[in-house]
Amino acid sequence: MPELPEVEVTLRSFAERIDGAEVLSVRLGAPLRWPLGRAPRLLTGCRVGRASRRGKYLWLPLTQASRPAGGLLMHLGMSGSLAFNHQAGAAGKHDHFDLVTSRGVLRLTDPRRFGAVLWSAALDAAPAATLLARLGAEPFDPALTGERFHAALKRRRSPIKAVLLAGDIVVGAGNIYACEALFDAGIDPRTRSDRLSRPRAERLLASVRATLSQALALGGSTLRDFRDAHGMDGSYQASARVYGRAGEPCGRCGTPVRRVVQGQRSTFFCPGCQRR
DNA sequence: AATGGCGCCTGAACGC
DNA sequence: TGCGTTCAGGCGCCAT
Repeated sequence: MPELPEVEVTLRSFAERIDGAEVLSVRLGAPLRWPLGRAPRLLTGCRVGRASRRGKYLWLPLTQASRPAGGLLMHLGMSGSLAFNHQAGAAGKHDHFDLVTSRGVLRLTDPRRFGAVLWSAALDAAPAATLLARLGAEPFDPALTGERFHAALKRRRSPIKAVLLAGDIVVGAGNIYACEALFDAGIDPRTRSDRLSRPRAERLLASVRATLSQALALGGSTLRDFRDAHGMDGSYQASARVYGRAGEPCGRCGTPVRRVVQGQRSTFFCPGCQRR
């Protein structure tokens, strides 16, 4: 489910309300991608700080008696979502983690269980640091210039779509937004990364940014069940130009949208508008 | 160092 | 209705 906009929408929907809450208890359901790595009882009595996002990971810092007490690194995987409510009803079969606090219950629901919640002593200590180390630049980081983006693309021979998805140059664009950004930039997803000219690389970076901001403004995409922590749907999916539209005429040129498979993932593009 | 493929897991949609 | 197949928003890990 969640690409950067969905994760950011989720973050914004609960960060302020949970800030300063006291952890009362933790409930674990079925195992997620990794074990929590900390006895749940050691989290009770901790205070939650200001949540943040890095790539598609969320970080929930904790303090114990005003001293840093590590934090929780969370990932929503393919099908995860977070809800923050005053009362969390009885846990369903896909509710795998409850952080019960003085301000409400933060609940991770994830049918496929590719998501994760793990404790780390700090954001810059293992295991959090190890996972975050491989991430590329934040898409809106001004330090990511067109020049740097182009230079990084030059070092890769894989198709540009795969390079965007890998997230080690720029994070945040998953399967939907990588397809949409490439459409916006007029670039064929099969183009070798190192073959993109500087102007086209700059255009692509602008398109990644525009696509992610538009999705953010629309509350993300709700394909199956994405909701923010208030239970709100996103609406971006209705404005997708190519994703999930194989066979439909392109809204710009009328050519039927094509679906190809790259790295075991579906790629959607318009053969008329997108060039190698 | 970069690359492509695998596997983790469940549920929905589809074809027969 | 039942059954098998395919597909799904991610990503760490492995061998090459």
